[in-house]
Amino acid sequence: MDYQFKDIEKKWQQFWADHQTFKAEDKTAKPKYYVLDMFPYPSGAGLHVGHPLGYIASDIFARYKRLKGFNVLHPMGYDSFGLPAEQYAIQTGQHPAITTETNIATYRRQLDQIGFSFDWSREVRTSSPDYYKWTQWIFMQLFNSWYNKDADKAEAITKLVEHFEQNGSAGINAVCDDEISRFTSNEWNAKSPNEQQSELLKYRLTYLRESTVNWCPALGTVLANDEVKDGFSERGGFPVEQKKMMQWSMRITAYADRLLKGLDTIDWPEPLKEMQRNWIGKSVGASVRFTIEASPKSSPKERTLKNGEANSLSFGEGRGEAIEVFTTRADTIFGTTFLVLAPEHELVAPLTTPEQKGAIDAYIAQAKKKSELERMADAKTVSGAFTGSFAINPVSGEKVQIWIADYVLAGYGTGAVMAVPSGDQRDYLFAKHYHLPIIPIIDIQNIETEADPTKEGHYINSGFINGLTYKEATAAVVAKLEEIGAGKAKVNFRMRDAIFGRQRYWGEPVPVYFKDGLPYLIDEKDLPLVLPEVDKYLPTESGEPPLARATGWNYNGLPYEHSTMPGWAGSSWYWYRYMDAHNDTAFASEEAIEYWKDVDLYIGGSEHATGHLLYSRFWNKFLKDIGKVVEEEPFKKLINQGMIQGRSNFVYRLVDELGRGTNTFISHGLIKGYHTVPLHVDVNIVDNEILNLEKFKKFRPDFADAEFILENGKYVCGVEVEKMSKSKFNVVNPDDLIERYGADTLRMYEMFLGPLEQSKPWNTNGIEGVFKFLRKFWRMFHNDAWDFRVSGDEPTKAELKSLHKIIRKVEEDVERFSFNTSVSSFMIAVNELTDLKCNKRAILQELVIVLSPYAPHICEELWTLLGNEAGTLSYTPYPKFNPAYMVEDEYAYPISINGKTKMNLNISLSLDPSAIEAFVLANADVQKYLDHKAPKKMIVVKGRIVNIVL
RNA sequence: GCUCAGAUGGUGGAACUGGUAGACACGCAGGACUUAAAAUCCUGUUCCCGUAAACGGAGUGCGGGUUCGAUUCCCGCUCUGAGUACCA
Repeated sequence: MDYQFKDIEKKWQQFWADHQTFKAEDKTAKPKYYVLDMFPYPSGAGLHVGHPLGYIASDIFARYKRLKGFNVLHPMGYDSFGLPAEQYAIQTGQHPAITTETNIATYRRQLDQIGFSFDWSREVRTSSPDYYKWTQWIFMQLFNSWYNKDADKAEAITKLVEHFEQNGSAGINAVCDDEISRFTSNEWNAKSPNEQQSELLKYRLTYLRESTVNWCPALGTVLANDEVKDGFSERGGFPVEQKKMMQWSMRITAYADRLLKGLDTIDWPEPLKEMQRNWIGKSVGASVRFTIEASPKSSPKERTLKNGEANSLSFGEGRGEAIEVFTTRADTIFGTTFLVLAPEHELVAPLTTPEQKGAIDAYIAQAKKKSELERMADAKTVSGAFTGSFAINPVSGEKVQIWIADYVLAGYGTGAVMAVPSGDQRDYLFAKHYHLPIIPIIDIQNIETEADPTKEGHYINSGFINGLTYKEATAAVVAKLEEIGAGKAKVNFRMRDAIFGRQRYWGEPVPVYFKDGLPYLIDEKDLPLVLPEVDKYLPTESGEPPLARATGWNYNGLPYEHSTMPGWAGSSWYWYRYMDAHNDTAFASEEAIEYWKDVDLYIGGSEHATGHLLYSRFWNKFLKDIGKVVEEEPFKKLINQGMIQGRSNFVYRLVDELGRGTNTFISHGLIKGYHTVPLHVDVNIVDNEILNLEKFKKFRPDFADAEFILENGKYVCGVEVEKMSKSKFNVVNPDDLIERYGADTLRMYEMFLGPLEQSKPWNTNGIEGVFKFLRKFWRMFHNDAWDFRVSGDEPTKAELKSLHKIIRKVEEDVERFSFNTSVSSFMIAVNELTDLKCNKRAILQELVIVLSPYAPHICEELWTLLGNEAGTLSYTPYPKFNPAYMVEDEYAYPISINGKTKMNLNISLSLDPSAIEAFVLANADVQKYLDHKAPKKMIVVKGRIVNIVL
């Protein structure tokens, strides 16, 4: 039979499903290997050809590992809570669960036809109550925990309560809110339960607090920082504004240092680690308190610190008014010539003198009007206003002006900076613009035209640190600040606590009810707290989230939390559920976690760098702290597959004098000299940039009578690389390719396209080559009449060499995730063996095993035709490479003169360098090049090259 | 601006530790088979000089360097892509 890929693929997909071929064992003597893909959000559009790229790579790896004798866990599931299904529900009234169900069915059908070796018995869906029961359970554990800095781990809140009862707040070193109170054990015990609860909330790892959030009015919800791009929502592109709201937050900042340190222990792409490092944004410096000189007119109330300011000082207490700044260059403190506050800083109003009030109010009003985008675009223009007040430099005693300017961000550090114009370019420009003093503080500093942030040289104009070096000065200043109580060494993080509530319907309900305005967990036995039915998926008239619409939805008469969890909740632990997907007494059993431990290989896109991948590491560390999992890091090795971009084709429509489009289309090579407009044309009716004219006429009704100006009888289309999207007519659907070429061809072609990690535009042009390869491979097992025919003869040396070459090559390539090069090598092997007319079982049977991870269907079929027991190929041992077959006794040495290769000479590999040298020099052709001159030098590298230097 | 990644034929890409640059494929050109088409097979295909071949020259973004030898290592630059941004 000819290569009937449709029958073969259908047959084997059915076989694998029927026999649960890829079901992973939980108890086996084999070593475990966990290969994980980032599970998809099942969108209505289905898969395009870019989606399966990573899945194919991981599937090849998983299948390869099975051949190598590992017990492989290779699961798949759906991250099925999310905005699109809900938006669709708002528009149509269809329950998101139904939309989700339909989309999952589409995904499953598409995935199944690609022939993945997923263990579907472990499928998870984040929107299923059996699953989100455990997401809620983890939320409860976080609520019941606090972060003990002394132990550097999360501990039970009951332990904290015990401490309070016995010792009060003394001796507690926690990551907590800024405004905590100090109390003795007696004071604690005298507190009402409500007072105790509200105090504890300041310590819990998930907590409720009024905070400034990214509010997206169009979506009616808050968004996390990583869901906002340049002031617009990542999904939908709607404007986002800042708003104060009571919100659930996750105290991820408690783990900032561990998240940073852990990066050094995992095998992830360096750019990805770098992104996480930047996101965490650790800066080491000092916090410095500048006292305010003139007593302001109105006394500011007790200073409140910024959101997420986890461990700041509270110098203001009982010491008079002060402005606290954060600096990474405490050494430059003598160069401070003014202070700058963010316009939103709470001390701005009390500091503003009556004379300056007009200017300050005008500036604040103007700054408020600026959108995030304008403010960024405006980055180069200097603007600000003087408050009229002064502050005292704590080490120099110098009196400096206090200004406000929007180059200081309210959300970072303390929202105030000490301006050192000699060392900081922004301060420099500001000082120049407003004619403020600039004092050089380092002897080698050059501040003629710009600030010089050097750390070299010795200090001048700097009091007690004059003459010191950078290192000495920093230490001396920090020591002095601590001595006089005006500051201390401090580490600042850019990362904020993660907002954990969404005012949406289609997410996990938060397992919390309210009593006297305080949140309490529901009883664990009442989990899962199932999403209630609502009449509409919109906020209520009073602006409450959709869950407020649910009638009779309460906890023993007390109201539930109406926010739901954000999209990343369910994906922050899902890899553990696969280990034990049907457990209803734990998120996964201890034994399962002890056996599978962590993910050995995780493949997915780098777009999750600062979202999913960071939150997952955070939850994992927390689960480790409370003893529920065994590894500090969840994903040992991670590979980013590159993005598949779209490749759009264009036709060029001729435009008449009036600027109207005509019905004439000009081939790309001829458009110069004509007035044309480019139009996207469906890439599926273009083959190697040649437009199929008949299909084009049917593409759109108004093209039916299109006319063409052709080049060489063909219409050549233009090409551009863009995002793959329906509106650009550049979406290539895997279903169509599978229909034409089969899944094995698609799998191999996706790998053949280029290195996995590289982004590249999709181009179907080369797929024929892979298809031809598979047919050629099939033909090796058949005679001219398409009868299956293999010979039992002993293989020749050449045949064995080809085979063992590919055995070794695929091993090396798969281990370093270089799948594209193995596809080439398969082609070379099949070309060689075809040339040798090899149809020997001894060779072909091994070759089938080696190819099977890439093209599993055809290999299973041939394996069965070869007379092996059906369906067992997946667990057959990978052939053993035998170097003996690779041994050559001769090698064609390239002979180069001055590094330029001139010829090849066959020389026995047993000769040593001096013998080779003699042999080469004796050669007549070599002598011709030498032209009777003696070579200056000869380099002989055995088994590699001979170079003659003239 | 900063950080990271990258730049090789008409195209996708290969060359893993410095050792024959362009493997493998696409495309293109020519040919075989065929009434024809499809399928299949064969030959050629980096560029320049040259009638083809032989021979010769240039060549891995640009300019230098190290080396017997550089796509690979070092220095400087250009461009492309990604991330990030008044982060004090």
